[in-house]
Amino acid sequence: MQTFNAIPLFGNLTSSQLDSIGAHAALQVVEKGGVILHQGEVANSCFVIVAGQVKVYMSDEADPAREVILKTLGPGDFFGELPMFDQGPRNASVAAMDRVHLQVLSYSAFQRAIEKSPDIARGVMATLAARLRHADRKIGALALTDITSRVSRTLLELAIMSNGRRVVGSPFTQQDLADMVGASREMVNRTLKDLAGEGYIDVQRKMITILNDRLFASL
Amino acid sequence: MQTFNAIPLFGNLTSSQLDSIGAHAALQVVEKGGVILHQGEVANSCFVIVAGQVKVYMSDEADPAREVILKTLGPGDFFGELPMFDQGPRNASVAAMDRVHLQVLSYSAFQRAIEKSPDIARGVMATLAARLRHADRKIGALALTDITSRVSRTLLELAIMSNGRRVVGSPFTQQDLADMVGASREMVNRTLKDLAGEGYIDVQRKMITILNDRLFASL
DNA sequence: TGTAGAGTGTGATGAATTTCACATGGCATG
DNA sequence: CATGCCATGTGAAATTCATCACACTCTACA
Repeated sequence: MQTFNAIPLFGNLTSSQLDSIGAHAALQVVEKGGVILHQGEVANSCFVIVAGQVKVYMSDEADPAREVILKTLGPGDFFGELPMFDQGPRNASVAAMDRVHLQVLSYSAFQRAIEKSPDIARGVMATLAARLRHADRKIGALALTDITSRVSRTLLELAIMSNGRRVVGSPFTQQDLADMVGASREMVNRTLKDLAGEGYIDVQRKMITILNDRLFASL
Repeated sequence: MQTFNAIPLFGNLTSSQLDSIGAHAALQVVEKGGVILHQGEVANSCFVIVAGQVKVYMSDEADPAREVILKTLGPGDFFGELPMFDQGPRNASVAAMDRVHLQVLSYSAFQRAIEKSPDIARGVMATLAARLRHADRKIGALALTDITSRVSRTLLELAIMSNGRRVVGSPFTQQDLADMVGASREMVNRTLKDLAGEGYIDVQRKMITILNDRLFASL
């Protein structure tokens, strides 16, 4: 499965093209936990992540403590662009999961870049398409599969290589996992314990290691 | 809330532009229940709906009888385009909910149209953006809200005006509703009964009428 | 015109998951 | 080095929902 973080909006553009868009963009640093944009706002700019991780999430109107994480994004990724295309308000909120460095890009500059460069336009459409696929797969998983399967797939999505092992660690907590799979933290905890008991993963404090072949084989 | 069916891919294009794309496209008729395209296929064409309703759905690998309907689309709508942008296989299947008339459009022709016309490119991006919003809202609903809320919102989405009343009728069955909200048919049936008991809707055979103000007020 | 099938209505049962209520362990910060 | 706090672990009760097992009602069509 494709890791979502591996879908950069500008991934297939040359660095000079990138410069022509971002060169004059403002830089911004947001501390862990800081909210970068709010659901419902009217928007006129979007963001490129230089460093750090963010979560894109919606919260329950009734109980704002409850939230779903729609996706997490990292360096090279891009967010906040939807209102530029359809003039709607912001659909979700975005917050920093650790310290984040951002480039802020006005819609007008971005629009000009798209109109000037067919490559950029293609890249934008490819990113939107990939995100739509990802969202649809998530809907399918939520509606069709149980928590164990959702947790397993999410671990595979989030895992990065470290010392030759696939690991999911900081800044992702079990509560984050719960918000990603649409379940309670307690249930995620029990699921992780089960998966560990069957030898699929190894659970340490702030560090889950995937025992490669086994978890893959289970899906 | 915006009805998803009201997001035509070519909605903001002139009919002459439309002709320049679709003029040489093949026409196709699919009977109710017929599957138009299959999840997993490699693709080289997409479709514009001339008449009828289709459902875009994913099915459970384990039990193919279980399925989620990701969205339903009607006349003027457009589907099957994602593989053109990111070269992936088809993410979902599409089947006719009643007799459907389609225009078949090759990716090469569509690609040429996008590259020639900035208006078409803008329209495509706006559609992708709107669909991404819709998918994200669905994820939020699945993860955060109970069946009653999901059914209520889906009814409002599907409703069309008929004789001055908002109704949801053919070709949508209670099983379809269940597949849309990620619940069992029985549970949807009980939910509809509850909503009717509280005066929000009126349930008849093959026809649900929304008693406007009340259902809206409940959300 | 009768019969099969599709859509719908409903009770009983059990499984999956949430909620609540804690306990524990590390880590940062005074 | 004490003291919170945050992340994690875990049991028991409560709840929601799926599943199973039917009965019923239309409608198409043989």
